[in-house]
Amino acid sequence: MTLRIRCQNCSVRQIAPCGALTASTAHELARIGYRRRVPAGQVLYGGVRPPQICSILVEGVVKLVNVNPDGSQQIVGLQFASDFVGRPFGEGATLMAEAVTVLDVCAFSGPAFETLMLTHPDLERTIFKRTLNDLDAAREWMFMIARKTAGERVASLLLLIARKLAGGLDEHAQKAGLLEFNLPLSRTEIAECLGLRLETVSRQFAALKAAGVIATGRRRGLRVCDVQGLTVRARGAAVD
Amino acid sequence: MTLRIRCQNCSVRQIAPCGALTASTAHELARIGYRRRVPAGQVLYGGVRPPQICSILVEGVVKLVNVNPDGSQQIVGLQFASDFVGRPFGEGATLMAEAVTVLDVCAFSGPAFETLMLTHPDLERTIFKRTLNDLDAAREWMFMIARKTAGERVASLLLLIARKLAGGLDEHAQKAGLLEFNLPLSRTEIAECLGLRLETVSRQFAALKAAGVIATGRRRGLRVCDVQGLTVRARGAAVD
DNA sequence: CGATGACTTGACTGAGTTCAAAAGCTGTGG
DNA sequence: CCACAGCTTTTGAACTCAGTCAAGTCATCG
Repeated sequence: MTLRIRCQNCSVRQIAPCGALTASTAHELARIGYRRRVPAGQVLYGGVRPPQICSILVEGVVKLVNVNPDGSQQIVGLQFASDFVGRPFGEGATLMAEAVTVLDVCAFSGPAFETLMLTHPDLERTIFKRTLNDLDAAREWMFMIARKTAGERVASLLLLIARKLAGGLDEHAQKAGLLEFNLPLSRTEIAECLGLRLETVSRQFAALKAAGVIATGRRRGLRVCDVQGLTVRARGAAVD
Repeated sequence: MTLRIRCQNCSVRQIAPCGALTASTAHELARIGYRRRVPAGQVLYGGVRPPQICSILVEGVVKLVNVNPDGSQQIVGLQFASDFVGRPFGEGATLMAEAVTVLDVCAFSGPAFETLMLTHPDLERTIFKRTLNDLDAAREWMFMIARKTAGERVASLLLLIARKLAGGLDEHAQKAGLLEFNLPLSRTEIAECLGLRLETVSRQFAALKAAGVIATGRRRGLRVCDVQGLTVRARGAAVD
């Protein structure tokens, strides 16, 4: 189930937090964690589970969810391969992190991770910077939800997922057909991301298909046929 | 214009970041900054101004704004007395921080502040924790914008501002009439916070007044007459 | 006093929700 | 292989909340 962390041939080492550490810190970090496979739907942290867990995502997608008293959910963030998933010092945290797909993670106990940060400033600095970027991303996202139309929101989310899953939208990736991938999220989850209803999301997908911007396939398969078109639709309204 | 920082009788020392520092770090910090008065409307950081500034807010309200190519704005965060305002390591930051009211701040040059964090881990840790809290707050806010009705949003924002300005909603504060204060934000700014139009905000104010929950006065004066009622309206829909 | 800007109010419109039903998938078991 | 159950997704029609446009009122200040 759990294995020792072996960094030598890790697929995300260069871009994950570990890549920014000194060799000795990286070694210490590898010593206190384990490589695990996590089934889809499992809660990584939050909810009623007190012992906090910090993870570095090697493969898969995680959603950060705000669950309400009335049962409705709001997805307030998505994490992809190489992202750090956790809430250090998270006594009063109200969020929940849940695996959307099967995951590969390097998992660390929260307290152990926090202790290591105390003695290894480069680790703390790295996670700190990631947190600042997450904060920027959250605010960017917030703006999107507040001000864009349903169509713009769906296009924006597809673009974001495509960028993360297909490794950037450069010319080569496009030509190599990398813009064909399986959507990790259900319609309901997409709606929960965007502050919409699933019917609305479905209608927007239909519109994008009708416009020839995307095509859908089996098992949530998605092909972005017209990146330019999707980008324009994500940006929204009148951009002269 | 600028004065040396004198912490002895600082009104926010206990709750501001400085209160969590060792005496020596606090002293170092005081040495590299200046106490300033900032007029309403001035931009603290962001926009075209390259030399980043970090501040600790002693008095006043700051808004974090996302400005769009098309000119529309979205307020993605508010900062109050004792909050830290700044974006360390903020090369690509797209945000702007602007004084909503007249401010009293302790201001530090970004680079100097970053350097001090390198040599004083307690400072870095403190700001790190604040950032984590800001991230939680941003996500909470995001949820609010995504899922609540106009009425619920306005009530939520009023409650948030009342809590910050009137120092918590405890029984004593209520009885002492502390729930009477001047709204720092214009209708337009409130709308920009909530992803609404100013007309909608105005109508919601009218509804709250009609229900006897709030009363408005001169110069953006606001009295919360029924905290309970406001709380219920902020929570939203059917909570059995 | 009139002028400027902030706020309020009204009538109409439309994007997105809601409710309802139908159509597609996926997997199981005969 | 088909039939079925349990899903997710699509589509339709009616409704509603907030946006839009347009006056009108209220403050503040020279």
